[in-house]
Amino acid sequence: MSEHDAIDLAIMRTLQKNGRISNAELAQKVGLSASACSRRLDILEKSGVISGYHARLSHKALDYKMIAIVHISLSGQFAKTLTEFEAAVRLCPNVLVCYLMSGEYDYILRVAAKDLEDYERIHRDWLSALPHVVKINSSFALREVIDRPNVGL
Amino acid sequence: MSEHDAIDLAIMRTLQKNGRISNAELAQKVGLSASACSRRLDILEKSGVISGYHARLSHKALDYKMIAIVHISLSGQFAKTLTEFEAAVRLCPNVLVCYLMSGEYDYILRVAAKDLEDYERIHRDWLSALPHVVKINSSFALREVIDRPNVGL
DNA sequence: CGTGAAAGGGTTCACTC
DNA sequence: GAGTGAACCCTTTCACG
Repeated sequence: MSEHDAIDLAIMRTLQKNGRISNAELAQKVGLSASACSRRLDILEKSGVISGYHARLSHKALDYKMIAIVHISLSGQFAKTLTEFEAAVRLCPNVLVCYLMSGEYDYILRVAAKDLEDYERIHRDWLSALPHVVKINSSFALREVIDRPNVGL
Repeated sequence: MSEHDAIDLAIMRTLQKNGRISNAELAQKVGLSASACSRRLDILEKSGVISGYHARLSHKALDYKMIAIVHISLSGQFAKTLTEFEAAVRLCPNVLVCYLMSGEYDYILRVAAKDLEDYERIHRDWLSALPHVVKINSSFALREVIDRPNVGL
């Protein structure tokens, strides 16, 4: 929609790392006065480039120790089939990510679970119960190497 | 590490949705005085349950319109092989997520690219150049159905 | 875009229960 | 644990350079 100069990028980069920094400190970091910085930030937020701010919770601290990657195939790719599947998958709180994919599988999901027993419950009560599913394939993360909220600028 | 009561959960839930809310407003939402709320938040942050705050940037607004899911296999699973691969993959700014996996493939990556041409460049200059890689399999997201930063509380 | 100023809130103490 | 009050700091907005 618009062009971003070095200062806009610096604002985004800083807020990516620390979303709760005060405007005064942000202004100082990017070399702007507080009022100028506040104006730019307002533009970035209202134009949708910055779409929100979120606390990141530690999955481990909340006892979500397992991450599963789930590949799912549906019985056909009719619009109604996809819409019904997606409406249902949105209701499962353990599904962190869901993409409609090109290629062999139709959907790929990232699912958080507390432990294997918890995952079995999620698989049974949620994933297997999703409409139009014909194939589910789960694999498990042994270690998280990278998990960035955004692309590096 | 510790137990969280209903108020702690309300604080986390609120901050997940709006990471830049003021302490005063947060206190009002969860039914606490400002000072009590600030003290609880301090504990949640210092104990690592809340591990940070991040601005969420719109991939689309920044012209990152493609998301690829990349499965990668290495030549063996020796510790040194994994360490070298992981050190290299961390340097690529387009890699949003990287997990070491159980199962057929060794790693699964989520990669952001501006367009197909950009993805070809990333594939050539970064992914193919990663050490010990013997197999790369890319597929592309047609649509983002869910992308939550955290598990639903 | 920067400055400065003013008004209105927010944060952080020590203190109290 | 929680609430109160006061001092201090931050944010936002304005007119002006």
